[in-house]
Amino acid sequence: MKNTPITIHDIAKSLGIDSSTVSRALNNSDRVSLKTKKKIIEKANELGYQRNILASNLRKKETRTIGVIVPRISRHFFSSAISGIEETAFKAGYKVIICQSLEKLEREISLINTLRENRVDAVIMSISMETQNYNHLDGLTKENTPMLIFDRHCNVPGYNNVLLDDFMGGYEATMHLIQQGCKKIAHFSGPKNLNVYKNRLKGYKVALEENDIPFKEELVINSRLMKEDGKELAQKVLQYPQKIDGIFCANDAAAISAMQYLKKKKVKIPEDIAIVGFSNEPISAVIEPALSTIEQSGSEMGKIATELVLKQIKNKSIKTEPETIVLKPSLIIRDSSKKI
Amino acid sequence: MKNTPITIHDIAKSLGIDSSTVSRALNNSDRVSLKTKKKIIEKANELGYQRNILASNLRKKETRTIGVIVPRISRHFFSSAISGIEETAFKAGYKVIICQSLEKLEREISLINTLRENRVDAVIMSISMETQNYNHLDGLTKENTPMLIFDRHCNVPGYNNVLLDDFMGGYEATMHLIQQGCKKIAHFSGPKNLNVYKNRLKGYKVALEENDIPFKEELVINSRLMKEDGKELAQKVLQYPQKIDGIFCANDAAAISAMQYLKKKKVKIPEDIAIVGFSNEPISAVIEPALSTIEQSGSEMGKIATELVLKQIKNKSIKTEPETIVLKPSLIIRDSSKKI
DNA sequence: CTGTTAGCGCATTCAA
DNA sequence: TTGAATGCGCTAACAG
Repeated sequence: MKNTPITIHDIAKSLGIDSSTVSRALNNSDRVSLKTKKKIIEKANELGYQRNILASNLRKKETRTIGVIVPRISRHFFSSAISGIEETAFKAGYKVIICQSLEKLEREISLINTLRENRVDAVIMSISMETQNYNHLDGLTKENTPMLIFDRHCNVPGYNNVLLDDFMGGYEATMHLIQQGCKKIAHFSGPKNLNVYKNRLKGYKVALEENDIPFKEELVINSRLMKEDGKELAQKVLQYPQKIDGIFCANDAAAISAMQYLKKKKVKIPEDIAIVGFSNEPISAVIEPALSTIEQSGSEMGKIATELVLKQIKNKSIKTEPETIVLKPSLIIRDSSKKI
Repeated sequence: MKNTPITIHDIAKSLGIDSSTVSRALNNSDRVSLKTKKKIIEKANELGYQRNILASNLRKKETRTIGVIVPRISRHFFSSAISGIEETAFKAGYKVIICQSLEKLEREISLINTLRENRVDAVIMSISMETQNYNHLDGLTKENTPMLIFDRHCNVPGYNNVLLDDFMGGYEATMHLIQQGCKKIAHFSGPKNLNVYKNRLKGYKVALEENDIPFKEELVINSRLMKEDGKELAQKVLQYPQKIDGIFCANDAAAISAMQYLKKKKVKIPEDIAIVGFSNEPISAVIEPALSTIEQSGSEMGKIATELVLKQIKNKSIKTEPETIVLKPSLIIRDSSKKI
């Protein structure tokens, strides 16, 4: 707001009418005669008038803005989600403020408050890895601001969610490998206490059972600390083909560090190991053709999340039950190069 | 703004003082006694007060917001740039509104106006492919809003720019290939009339000359229409190794469509062709390990752009000459697998 | 159909 | 150090 911009009063004055009429005309109200409306719009264009939406928002108590917080914008899954959010919001006449928590709880808290200050009409977020409790979201709840958490699970009920179906994903991933002819399928999993990984593991087990493949504990590699787990994982792979002909990769942190380890040793994950992963993880480091799958999956999730949130904005008067939408995950697949 | 939020008046009333004192206290003015300040802040926390920044902005005529427009958020280079912009802006106490033009001029115009309505303090943008003239930016200029264009060139002087050094990039890319032992280096270029491609070609030529490698017209493949050019390109590659042992890829549109063509024919670009590309193009579709290079390059560009823009916001009173910053491009390299 | 009046929530000038 | 008064630019209720 550097050069004092034109206001509705300027237009009104130069036309010898009242500013409220100008306001009505510019908002295309039908309580202004077509003639004056036309006159006003012409003058507005002539003067290069640009509505001050801050004042308008203040007055109307709505911002038509959705706040979005993701851990990291540059992660392809999230940038695709943002893309989907922005498109859907734009169509509905909403703007989007994008923030990244960089996986820090402290930043997340600060961002939530910024969004509150900005009176966003709704918040869509994927929580940071550091986030364990949800006290910082209380304010939004009190203010009755629609909020939705996507991709990452939160253990507290009461929020809207858009999530991937982990069990189904694990099941289908494993089934795919089995159908490819894999017999010794390793499973890279995450911290044992997290439901995400529990459910993926369940899917893996059920698929094996259904195909009479015995489940072997040692083929499941749980990881939390990236570096060490990656090494273990890499070593198992190096024993191939005695051990492993397929990998269901449900934890990229480990997979990536495994890759780094292998890279140092100048070994690529052999091309005749089939790999399947989830589309919301940065698995592209391991599997090359993952990018478009991730993009599609993220974009879809963003779109659905936004649609849900827009619905809630509309129903703001009506108390609605929190909703959870579970999507069938797209899988990222690298089939074995040798037909097994 | 669903449940009527607390205002400074509520705080004032419940403390039996005036709202202006509350305002001063909350803005940490030294014109309030420490005692009342403390009292006010306590009460504010107690009531869960959240400043209405819309009103504040309206009053102060500044938004501490930077508007960003990119063609497509999900493109890795741009999401990385956004990431860099957001981080730098956040540190300086600025918010960021992100928009995508989806390469459409019409959307770009609409977005520019939305940003103007929102009274952003500055705009950082990368223009859409459809954008040929810059009339839609006039409003910003008139309003004296700092604006910066990054990555994509615009032919009109007068704007701030952050760009890659195309000549240097072309030169270094080609030099790298030559040092790898390549003798027949193809160059995938773009529309002949665009300076970007002219300069990259110049770099290519100079590098060849310096190494006494004759320049051959037929190794330069200009492309505009994606599909057909991709096919031509692919066919040249398929004639390898009679023809080509290295590619300086300066136009991904063509490269990607070439890849699609080759994929249909179940051919990968042979591993013993070395490829070099620019970090601001979606070359990751062609070269696998490009992601981190692109991320770094984008993030750096975003950071530098934002720093420049922040500087300009500060100097708003002082008329400054438009600035152009030219960065040395990072290259994306896939060396030949057979040592030539 | 148009004008008058009031106020959204805050920051700031002027007085006290 | 504090209070009173004003207005940022816009919209909406009410009156005519």
